[in-house]
Parts: sequence; structure tokens; C-alpha cells
Amino acid sequence: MKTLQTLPLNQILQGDCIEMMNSLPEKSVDLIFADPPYNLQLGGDLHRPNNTKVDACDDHWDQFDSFKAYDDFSKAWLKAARRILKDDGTIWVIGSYHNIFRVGVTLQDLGYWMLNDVIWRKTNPMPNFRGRRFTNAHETMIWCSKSEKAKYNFNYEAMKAFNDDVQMRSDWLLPICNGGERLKDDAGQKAHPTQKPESLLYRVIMASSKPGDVVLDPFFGTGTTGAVAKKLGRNFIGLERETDYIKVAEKRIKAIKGTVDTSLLTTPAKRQAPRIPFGTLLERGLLEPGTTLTDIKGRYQAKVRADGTLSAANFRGSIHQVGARVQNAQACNGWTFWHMEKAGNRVCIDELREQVRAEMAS
Amino acid sequence: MKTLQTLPLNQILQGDCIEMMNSLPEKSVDLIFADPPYNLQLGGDLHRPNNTKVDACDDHWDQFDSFKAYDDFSKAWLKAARRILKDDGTIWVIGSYHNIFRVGVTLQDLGYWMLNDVIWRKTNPMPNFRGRRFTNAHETMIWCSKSEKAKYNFNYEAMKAFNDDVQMRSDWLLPICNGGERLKDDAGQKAHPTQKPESLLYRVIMASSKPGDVVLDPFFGTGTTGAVAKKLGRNFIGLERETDYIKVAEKRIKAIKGTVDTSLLTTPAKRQAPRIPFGTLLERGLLEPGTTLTDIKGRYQAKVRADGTLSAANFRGSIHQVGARVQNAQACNGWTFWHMEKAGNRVCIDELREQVRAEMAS
DNA sequence: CCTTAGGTTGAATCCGCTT
DNA sequence: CAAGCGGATTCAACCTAAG
Repeated sequence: MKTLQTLPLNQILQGDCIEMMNSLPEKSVDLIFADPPYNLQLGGDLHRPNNTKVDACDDHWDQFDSFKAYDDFSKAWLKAARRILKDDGTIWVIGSYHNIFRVGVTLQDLGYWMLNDVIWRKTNPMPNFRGRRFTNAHETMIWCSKSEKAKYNFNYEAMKAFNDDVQMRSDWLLPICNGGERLKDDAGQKAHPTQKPESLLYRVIMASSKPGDVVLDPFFGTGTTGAVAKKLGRNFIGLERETDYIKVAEKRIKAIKGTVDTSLLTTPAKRQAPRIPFGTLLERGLLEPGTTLTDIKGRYQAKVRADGTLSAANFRGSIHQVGARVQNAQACNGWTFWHMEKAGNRVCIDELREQVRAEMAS
Repeated sequence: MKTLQTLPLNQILQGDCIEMMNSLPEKSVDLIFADPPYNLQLGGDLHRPNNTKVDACDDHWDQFDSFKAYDDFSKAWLKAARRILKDDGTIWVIGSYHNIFRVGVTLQDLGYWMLNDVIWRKTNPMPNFRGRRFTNAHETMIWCSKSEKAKYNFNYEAMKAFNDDVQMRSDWLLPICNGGERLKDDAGQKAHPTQKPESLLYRVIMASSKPGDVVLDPFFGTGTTGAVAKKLGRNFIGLERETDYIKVAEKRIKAIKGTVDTSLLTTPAKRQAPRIPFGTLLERGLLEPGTTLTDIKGRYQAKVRADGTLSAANFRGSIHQVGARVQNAQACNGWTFWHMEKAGNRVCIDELREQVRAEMAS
């Protein structure tokens, strides 16, 4: 394939992303966002407790024979990406624990310079239905410049303003893509198994590019990168193999007016009210397993367990449940009911919670 | 160095961690927590805006010539760790973007099986003074079993109880170690550059070990792993090279009272409860042959037979088989699916089983 | 028009003992 | 050792239908 003389802006190019990137002029792209196959290694079917089957991502493009095969693939496309990236451009790659460590090593070995790893914390992840692991509630993005000395672009002030005037952190809380934003095919099924939310791309593009820049996505899918680039006044180039995805993406992007949807600014910025589980007091050493708690008069007693529950005679449960049970009441606010002995006085455990909140606010 | 016959429990062993691990008997350790050197490639000194110098992690043990050297080091210690780990044990490794990707690949290449990556979100991270990147507000832990098929230990119920009865997620919000918890040397300087908070280890040890287990930390430092292990009724083995750290750690751990009543340290799981055959309910007169059971909505029906099976139209079998068949589902937990009429209400038969279990316990 | 109840769904390396 | 089967396991958000 011969090298193109001019950049094919705001288009989706069909084909293998490595060949396509090799056909583009070198040092011509300001920003690359890549959502490569994760190489999930799934076993059999997975059912929810209500017996419905989870619609797994088992597409052919996500299958690799070995770690070696995946690494070879990563090296090939990241090398091609590096050639077309401007010297002061940056690249983002997203992945999960299945693949992100291998991608990270490949990035480092090719000479990219890591600026941050950024955690996308999901407000609404899929639970762990079998109770065998922690809920897999995040994905990881790696953000790199082309080399250690590169003068990359980072819109620090914009990110800070975006984040209520405190520095944007490396962990971002955003919902997964569902509801009206989730693209469906003619049969009403999801058009792509792993469509990313626009809010995620909004922050990426806002942080690391300028209006008029060229943003390239080598695994374009249904075109979230292109859609947000257009909304934010950037040019995009999408590379994609599958005809079905391209059709959906073209229709999607065509429908977008180049103006900013301000809802994207407000929705993700909402701050979480910090909930403090009782167990937090234990792991922070403010209480110890085995401590005896009483009500303010000392009439009722319970012992603190290491898992953050309480034990009373023949009963075990949360501070609220046990508080209700010992009083023979319907309900109880355990935070205000239970007290601990401290220097001869009874101190309400809610004071300990206040202490934790104060630490978290600082 | 010859192989020790018995495990040196609740001690700190001085020396190179690879040699020390090789001297321990194989498959003898339940849990490994490792905080290896980070290979921070800091060019020049970092200064705060007020021109004070940041006390960066520049100790001699934290310098490596190249990625290759770091990978060789990782491979060596993770291989030694693998030998001493029990087949159903697990390992945690913590790191930042400087090293965690390389550690992750080494883990995978050695045959460890990733269970989760867990993000430690810091409530109070060091800001990015230069405003050139996102605030580096997290570190990453990788949790692995020894192999894909291993029957590792995960205290799911304890973690859920700890988190106010919702599944524990893969992102943990915890403060960094400072204040009174931060150990100081005689000159009032921090005794270790990267002391981890006890809260972090509390969750790790609670989640993935049992009271009485052996927890090994090959980069023991000032002994956070040992301190928390002791508090939670686990045995520890600490490996450390530096005499100064060992002194601090020994003093620290000696001052800790070991725990308490181990019944307060474990959360019983339903999975471990004694199995009660459905027929037991008949034997004990809690149900009678001929009783009609329904699902909670009353849509499906079956009759109880004297042999402890159920009869539905044209089908007979266990409570699970019949529950699955009537719903046309792959599988069904009959205990939670089937209900009986009692004083005008539908009562789940699982309550009858609970009654039997309570009787058996007393 | 509203509220509420019920159903659906999401990048998932998701069981273990007995025969 | 493979097959069989008992039975343990879910959270937030959105959609639709019913009231």
C-alpha cells in the first residue's frame, strides 16, 4: 500500500489497522486513542443468580493463541502508531488486567514514555456473580508521550477547572455505556460488545489535544472517539476492519452537530458522597476486633468482629442489625447507638466515623 | 544455604530475599504480599513550588540499569516465591506504573493466574507540583493464584460484610501512611521511604487468608505485613536485607498484642455449612409428603414425595432438578426457589433448612 | 401526567465434591 | 479422571408496563 500524501481527515478507513497506519505519512497525528482486543480467556458460560446468561465478549477478533501472539500483535500496531505520531503527540491505550500489563511493557520497550496510568472506575460494573473474586470494577488506561524528553500537550488548567478547581486525579469515576447512548443494531441487539462511554473520551480528548488536532483511533469500533472528536472540534481518523461497525459509526457521527453537549461536562463531574462502612474503623486501627461495644447506658453489649460485623449472644450482623435485635426493635442506627469505652468514658462510634471523614476530606 | 526443615514463624530473616526463600521448604506458605522496589527513573531532583526538595525514593536499592535488569530481578524473586507458595495459596504484588506492568507480565509468564488487579486509591496523594500530569493518586496491586485451576482462598462473605453488605470492588479508597502510624528513626526522619498503611494490609490479609495461616513478605521493610498479620491471628515470615529496617520492624511488632478470640476473625460462609439433604425436612416433620410447594410468585407448583423428591406434571426429581425443569432453566437452587404456604404467607424452604442447622449446632 | 414494580443487562479469565 | 449433580451466587442503571 502506498503512502498517502494528505491525511484522510474525518473518515473511517476500512482494513487492517497496521497496514492502514503504515500508509499514512509519518509524524502526522496529534493524539491516538486505542482500545485494542483484551484477549479475554473465558471458560464456559456464565449465568446470573436469576439464571439468565451473560452475553460474553467472545468475538473472533478477541482470540489469541498465546501471550506471545498477543505481544507480537501489540508490538506491531504500537510500532506503526509510533511512526505516524507527531514527536509531541501522545497515545492512550485502554485495557483490563487480562492484557494491560502486556501492553504496558510493549509501550515501554518501544520507547514510549509513560505519563500516567489512569483508572476508569465504573459506577455500575457487572457484579461478580459467583462470589469468587472482587467485583471487577475498573479498567486501566496508559497515557504515554513518544519519548522522555517530548514536549507533550496537557491541558492542565482545563482539567483542573473541570474538576472543581482541584487537580484532576488519576482515577476517574464514570458510568459504563448503556441506556440511550448504547448503539443497537437493527435487531435491537448491542451493535458492539465493548462500546466505550463518550464521557471517557471527552476527558481524554479534552486533556491531551487542542481544537483542530488530528485524533486517530486504530480500533474504531462504533466510533466513540470520532463522535467526541467531532463534538470537541477535533479531526478524527478511524481505522476499522468490520463493515458492520463502520456502518453504525458513520451514521452515528453524521448525526452529530459539531457543538459541545454540555451534559457531558456536568454528568461525570458529580462527586460521590463518601460512604464509610463500619469495617473502615477496623482497618484504620480506630477499633480492634474483640472490642466490646455497649449502648450509652451499658445495658446492651456486643463484640466487634474482624469483618466489621458485631456478635451478640446467638446473633451476628451489622451494627444496625445487632443494635435492633438486642433492643428488640424494628430498626436501629448503629452509628449513634453503639459506644466504646475510652478513658473511662463512653464514646459514640459515630465520633470515629467523623474522624475518618475528616481524614478523607483533607 | 541449606533448606530449613521447619518454618521460622513470626521472625524476620535477614538477607537476600531470593536466597532466603530458596532456603524455605517448598509449598509451605499460604499468602505472599510483596512490595518490590519500584525502579523509579527520576531524572534530577524534584522540587515543590516553595523550592523545598521532595524526599524522593532514591535509595541505592532502587536503581536498576534497565528494564532488562528489572525483569530479571522480578523473574528471580517471583520464581522463588512460587516454589514456597502452597498450591492453593495466593500472592499480592503492589506497584506503580513505573514497574507494575513489568511485574504483571512476569507473573503471567511464570504461570501465575491473575484473579484481580486492585487499585489502591489514595485519599491524600502527593499533588503533581509541576502541573504537567494528572495527580498520581493510586497504586496497583495484582492478586494471583498459583495456577489457573488452583482452589485459592477468598473470604467473599467477610469482604461483603466488611463493605456494608455489598460486594467488595476492585478499587479501595484508603489514606497513605502518615501521622502517628508513620514510623520515624531516631533523627525524626521517616524510617522507610514507602511504608504501606496497615489498612491496606488489613484488607489483603482478611480477604485471602485464614487465622493461623503463614503470610510471607519478601520485602518486609518496617514490617506492616507482620504487624497486621499478628493483629489478625496469622503467622508471618519477614525477609529483609537492611539492618535499620529490621530493628524498627522488630520493635514495632513486639509492641502489638496478638489477637484474641479467633471466632471473631472469621466469617462463616454458606458454602462451608454442613449439607442438609431435603429429605431431612421430612424426617424431622418440618414438611409432610403431599405438601404443595410453589415458587415465590405461585406460578409453578410441585408436590413433595415421601422419598424427598418433588413431583411436577410429568416430571419427578430433586428440588433442584424440578425447579430447573418447570422454569425451563439450566439449573436452579431448589432451596431458594421453592416456598410453602404458612399462615397465609409463602415461606422459603431454606428457612426450614436453617432451622435444622440451628438445631444441629446446639 | 405521575409513581412504582418488575425485568433486563454490562470487556467475566466466576464451583466443587462425589462417584 | 471425567461426569454428574447439589446448590451457591448480583449491583446499578435503564426500560417498560402497570397503577
